Amino acid sequence: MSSVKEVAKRANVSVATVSRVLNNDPVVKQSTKEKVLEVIKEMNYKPNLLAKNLRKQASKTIVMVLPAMSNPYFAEIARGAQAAAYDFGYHIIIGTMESKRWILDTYVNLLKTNLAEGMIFVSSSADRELLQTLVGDYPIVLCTENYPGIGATCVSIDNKQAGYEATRELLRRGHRSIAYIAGNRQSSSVLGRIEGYKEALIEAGIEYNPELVAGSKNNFENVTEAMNGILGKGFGIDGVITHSDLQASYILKGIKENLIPLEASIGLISFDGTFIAEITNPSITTIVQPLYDLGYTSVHQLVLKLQNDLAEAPQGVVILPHELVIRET
Amino acid sequence: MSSVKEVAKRANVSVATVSRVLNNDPVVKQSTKEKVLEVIKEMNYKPNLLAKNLRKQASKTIVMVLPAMSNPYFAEIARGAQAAAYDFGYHIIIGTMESKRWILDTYVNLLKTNLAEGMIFVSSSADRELLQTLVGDYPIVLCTENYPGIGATCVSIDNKQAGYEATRELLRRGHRSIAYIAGNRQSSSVLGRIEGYKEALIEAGIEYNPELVAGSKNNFENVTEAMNGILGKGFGIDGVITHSDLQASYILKGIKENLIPLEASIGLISFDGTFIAEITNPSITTIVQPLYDLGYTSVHQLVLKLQNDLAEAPQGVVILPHELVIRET
DNA sequence: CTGAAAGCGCTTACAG
DNA sequence: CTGAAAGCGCTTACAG
Repeated sequence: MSSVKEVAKRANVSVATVSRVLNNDPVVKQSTKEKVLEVIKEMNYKPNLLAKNLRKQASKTIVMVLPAMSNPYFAEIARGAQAAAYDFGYHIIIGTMESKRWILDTYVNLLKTNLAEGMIFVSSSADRELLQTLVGDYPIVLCTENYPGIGATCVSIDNKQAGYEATRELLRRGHRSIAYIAGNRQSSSVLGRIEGYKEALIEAGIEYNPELVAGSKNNFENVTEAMNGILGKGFGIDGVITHSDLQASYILKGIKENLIPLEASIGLISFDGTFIAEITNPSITTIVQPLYDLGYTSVHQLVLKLQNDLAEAPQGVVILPHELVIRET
Repeated sequence: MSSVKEVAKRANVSVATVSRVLNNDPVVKQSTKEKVLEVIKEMNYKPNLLAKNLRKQASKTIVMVLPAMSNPYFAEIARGAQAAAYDFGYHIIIGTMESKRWILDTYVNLLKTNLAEGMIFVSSSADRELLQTLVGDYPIVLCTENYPGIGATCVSIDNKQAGYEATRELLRRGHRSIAYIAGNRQSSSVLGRIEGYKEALIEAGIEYNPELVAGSKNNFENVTEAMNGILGKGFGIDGVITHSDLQASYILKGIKENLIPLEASIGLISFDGTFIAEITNPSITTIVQPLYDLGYTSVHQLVLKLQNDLAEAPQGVVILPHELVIRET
């Protein structure tokens, strides 16, 4: 491996000049610049970023933590984030937690050891306590899941409005007894969507019944039990809203395999709008989230924080538009 | 941020001693060690890895490049790779190409600028020319897709055997005219599987007909056209093998929407064994690849290269077992 | 068992 | 417009 030193020697200039050429400093004479660039090319020189990063005290690297990659929902957010990182000149490390807390610590350590400059937590990948210890010291952005009052920027859809629209659609079709398969109960997105669900019901003159709402992990681990738990109460369910496409796909699967006593013709609306809602049979009516944009915008917000003072960085919630897409359920 | 210097001062030792404690050098006296550790804790000191990396000329970082993350196939490989990176003490940067060549160059540059020590290419994320320029200079591992004779380790299943088994299964059921929806034509996995397909046919006394084989992108972009291209030739297709679960799911979708003139009861076997083959209706018979292990083993092989001399590092192909899982198609 | 010193490969005030 | 020199925060022979 060649170094600035060798390039300098070969080009008959100082290392300072080589560095200036490398960094496009307009102060260097055109002819000098050309000579140096020629040598750089000739030696196939690439700067050692390990050195550059130390000297500049910046890694130009950010981290995004996701609960898992198996759900296409997260994959699409990650895709947007990668595009943004590239556009803004940052490296991005995308990590998945796989439900293991120590993995999260690993990624947080990238921040503490100067390997990364900022961090994005997607969905409920971080808990409130962790965030609280981080927000003051490092640039943090939350993606899809807000922790109000914590002082971090959050990028998400308007969950309350989305929950309202999903419920309204089922009501419009004449469904009256609508079950709600939620995700993790405490999360702001779940809370927001249920609020919208409630509002639509009340608007339609239907009493909100908390017994029709059941939690389930965000993935598909116990959807069938959650659904059957509600059905067992005998409320004559004729519509279902789920927190994710994946959950909805497992409800359809459960119905097909006679594990869930419902008709395939049930009114079913899910959240997310991944390709999963397209490939099931029947295909699923879904609230499409702008997943790619959510990832992209999260990175953009983080970069803004990185480039401004932490103090005057943008805060609050950035809301992106969602859309109800009607398919076969 | 505190530094070794400040820790040293506060603990009344030299920076060398602090560094030794940090690196668990057994040579330091127990009492000294304890004192230093106490100060470290007290100051909440974390070493600056930017400095450590430069000094040690090693980033402890590897890169894995995938064609895309939207296919759960790749997500699962990435999951295994992350687990392995953690187990072996490396950071891993997982990048997706999204069909854009310049993204690939970005990741390769991590290698050239010392930010990463080795690289894993999954599927056909790199072409032969690029690999040839890299293999001599950097530790490289290929995952799922081999480039024979290039001198890199490859981790994959036995594609020929898998293609053979898939075909045998359809033949066993009495299907005689089996279409093959392949991926990118040149790739070693496609070639291997088709070889197995051929072999099974010949064994059953059926002539291999290249007209029954059609290419399609690895994802679902033009599955319907590929399938209809074959059907249009009038060979009375009664069985289909696809290169991926995703392709198979789009064939089912095409059948359902009357875009593909086939019965849903067609014999259909795909490759991969992602959850997609489970959530479709009907669920898909599939050759399950050990995706998590493929990712895990690829990282393991790379780490072996990193720890040994490049010269005496393991080479050749590491074969992992696959399994035919029979579902509804 | 410990410390002083050199050095990893860059960048950047400072001086000219 | 260019160069000499300091320094980013570590690690590691070397000497004692």
